[in-house]
Amino acid sequence: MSNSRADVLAAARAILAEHSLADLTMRRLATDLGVRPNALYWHFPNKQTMLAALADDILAGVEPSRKGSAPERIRSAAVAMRAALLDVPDSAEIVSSAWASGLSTRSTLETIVTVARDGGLDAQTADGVATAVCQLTIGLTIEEQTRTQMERLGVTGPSGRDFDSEFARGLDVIVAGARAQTAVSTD
Amino acid sequence: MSNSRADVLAAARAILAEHSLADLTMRRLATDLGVRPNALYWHFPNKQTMLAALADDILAGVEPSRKGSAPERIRSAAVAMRAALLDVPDSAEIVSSAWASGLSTRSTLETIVTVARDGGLDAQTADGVATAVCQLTIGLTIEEQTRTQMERLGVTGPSGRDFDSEFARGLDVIVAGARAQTAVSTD
DNA sequence: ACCTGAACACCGTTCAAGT
DNA sequence: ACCTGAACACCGTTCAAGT
Repeated sequence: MSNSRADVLAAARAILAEHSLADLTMRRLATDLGVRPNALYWHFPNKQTMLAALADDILAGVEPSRKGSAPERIRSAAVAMRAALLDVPDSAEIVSSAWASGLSTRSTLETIVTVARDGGLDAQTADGVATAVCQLTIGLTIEEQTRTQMERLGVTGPSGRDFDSEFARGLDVIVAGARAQTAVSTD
Repeated sequence: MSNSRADVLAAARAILAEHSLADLTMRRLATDLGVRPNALYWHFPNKQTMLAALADDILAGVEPSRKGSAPERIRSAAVAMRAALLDVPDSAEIVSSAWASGLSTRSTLETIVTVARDGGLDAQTADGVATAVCQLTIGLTIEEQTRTQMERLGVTGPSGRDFDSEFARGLDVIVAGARAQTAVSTD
């Protein structure tokens, strides 16, 4: 009969899947779980902390690939991060806030740092690659998911933008930069 | 006695400067302007539109530099964008939402596309550079400004992060990528 | 051109108490 | 370990009307 912390996160995902971030209120979440709003505060001290836990949950499956060259592994981590975000509507915005609040991990960032270092990049360049990749992915996916929701609600027509290729082009530049720095350091 | 649209935006900036985005409510804005909350709806159809206008206002001064090599001009546009954001507390988050909503221009993005093309990059690479630069700048500045506010409110101690160098490292990778693509196309 | 009065339908969060 | 009752102090927005 009683709800666990995981139940709360699952109900939050369901609200995002069927509605939107605007509908993800503590009151609505409580109603869907069959409890009063204040019951949620037994699980989380506040909404911000709940959203940070959700952000970690959403990106939990993003792991480094074991095969391919260093640039290919950086690229595949970025693609995996983007896929994880696209899987849950409005999740990019949630991740952005969570990373900013300091209440979530930034484990995907660390994953990419590790991949880049293992590929032979020096520490500073590896940090730069991971930062650029994560911000590109989160930021562009916020734009895409927001458009998707606006179209779903009929408040706007199609944007005419091709987010997949915008992402691919941005990623190409970052990977080219990583490759250039690798070339420099192995010279 | 009566307020213009520009007065509303100026009052919004003042709230950000003295308080935070959380305090930037339509009700507080109205109080500061000496009117009732609903008076603001004469100037803007809703809060989202007001924030989009504010976002454009904040980035209005970011213009391409006329001197230096192509990589230097890309770098200086990125630095100018970051400076404009850092000048207004919590503005990066506002710009992120505004770009996503489609209610603001994305003129800074276009500025960087132009700078990159004029530097000899092909259209696709120029788009990739501009996208990567803008998302890096907005995303990292969201994190920095959020930390600044949390420290200001005493809810957190110092993060120990050096956002200036995180930004510099990310930007270095993107500029190296731009340079690499230039080299390829002029070969 | 710009503002008010009055209202609607919401929010997140707290506190003491219950099982 | 998990939830309720009751309340506090807010939000954005609408509509008709006023000057």
